[in-house]
Amino acid sequence: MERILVIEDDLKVQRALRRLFEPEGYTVEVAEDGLAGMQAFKLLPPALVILDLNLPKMTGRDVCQEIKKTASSVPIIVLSAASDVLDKVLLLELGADDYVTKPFSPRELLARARVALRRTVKPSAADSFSFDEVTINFPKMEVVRSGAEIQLTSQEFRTAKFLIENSERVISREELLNEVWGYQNYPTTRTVDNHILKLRQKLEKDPANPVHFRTVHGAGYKFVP
Amino acid sequence: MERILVIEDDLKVQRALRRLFEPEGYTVEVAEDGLAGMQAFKLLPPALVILDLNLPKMTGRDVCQEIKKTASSVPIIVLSAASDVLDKVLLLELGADDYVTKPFSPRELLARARVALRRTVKPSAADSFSFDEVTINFPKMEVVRSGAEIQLTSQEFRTAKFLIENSERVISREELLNEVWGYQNYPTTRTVDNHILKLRQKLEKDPANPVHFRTVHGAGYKFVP
DNA sequence: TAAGTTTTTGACAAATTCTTGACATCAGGC
DNA sequence: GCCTGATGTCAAGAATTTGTCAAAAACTTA
Repeated sequence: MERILVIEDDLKVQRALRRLFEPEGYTVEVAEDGLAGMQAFKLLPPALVILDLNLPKMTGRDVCQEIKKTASSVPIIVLSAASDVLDKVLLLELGADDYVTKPFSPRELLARARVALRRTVKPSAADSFSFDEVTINFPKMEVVRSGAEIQLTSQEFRTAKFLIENSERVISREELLNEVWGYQNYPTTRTVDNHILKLRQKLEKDPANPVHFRTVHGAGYKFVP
Repeated sequence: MERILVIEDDLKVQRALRRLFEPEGYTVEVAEDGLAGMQAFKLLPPALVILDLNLPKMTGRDVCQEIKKTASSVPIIVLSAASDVLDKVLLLELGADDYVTKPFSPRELLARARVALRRTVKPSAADSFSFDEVTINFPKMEVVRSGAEIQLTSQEFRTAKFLIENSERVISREELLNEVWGYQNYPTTRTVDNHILKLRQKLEKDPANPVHFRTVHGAGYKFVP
């Protein structure tokens, strides 16, 4: 079960967040001030941090910075009383992932939390991933199929990794280009097709009838374990 | 659908921004220079402006100031080359809401755009939706009916999604064409009928007597859960 | 620089989906 | 109840999307 750490001293808001997230299946932990928040975070990093800006003992800004130093991948959503432009820019620079001003709409916060959680990837749980006779080791960037090593190029590897990290979800070519290729060189969407083709040839039992790297006609591709 | 106005003369960046925002459901309009940008803005103010600082005909700084004079509520994100000497505070005083230096990470820009658009919050959507024996999973683009998977084409899927997101409300064929099909390709209203037909055949218990995908004679269709 | 590798592009065929128009049927106004 | 326009339904053709290959371009490495 995914844990959410709420760093917030206002009791009312604490309760509201509990009521919002617990029915959705999240475990909510609450810290009353910045110091306690950092301690709780270090003890066992949660999947998401919801952070109030005005805190006793340690300001939200410091907590944000500190957390991003420790484990940069954990997303942070900042709560603040007033929309202050300078704060917004600073916070995003400090590493906050999103920003919500109080009073917030519960549905909006929930939606933002989902987005933030979806962005974080979970290969931290396992260094490698297997399907059929194929085993992919992410840190080693190695792929073994039926005992023999298979060579993937770096782009193929990144493509496979992103699809696997987002298993089951339909990914458009555009999203793949954004996430795997990045901004500087922006090729055609056909490039994606070709990489999928290569992945199928190298990893699927029957490349002509792919089971794992599936096409969703008119939408994109999705990986099914 | 929310519209984003991009004022930017670099073709590469234009394409990148298009591919970044369009999959997220935004409509992207591009203006090549400052003057054209201001004209486009006045014609129909968008939900967000992404503004390059170095522009032909009218500098980004002037555009920024001008826009804020016209409609101060529309957020502006400024793009600037890394080499530019940039006084953040000055820029923010001119009315910009946020700034990003090139080359930017797509993810970061998207996150900042979301923050900027916060004021016009879209209703948050759940991952899945059920009625009768039918369950629709949106990110997976999967439909299961009585335990068996049902294949929807991408257009059918988008149509169903839009109707469900607007449950109970009567949607005209024109609105469906605008929202689901988009501006560029504009088929006959009969096309909508055909897609509704397919949805009924695939999702209704008795397609001849639809309970959920209802016709509102003379007005359009509406989804009833 | 040159050889080798990887990435990107474009062409074409194949697969799938979308659109259209014809005709049947239905709802609502008179 | 009849008439008119709106909707249901079907299937053929149009259009789009994807698979696949090979060559060009870009990048690496020696």
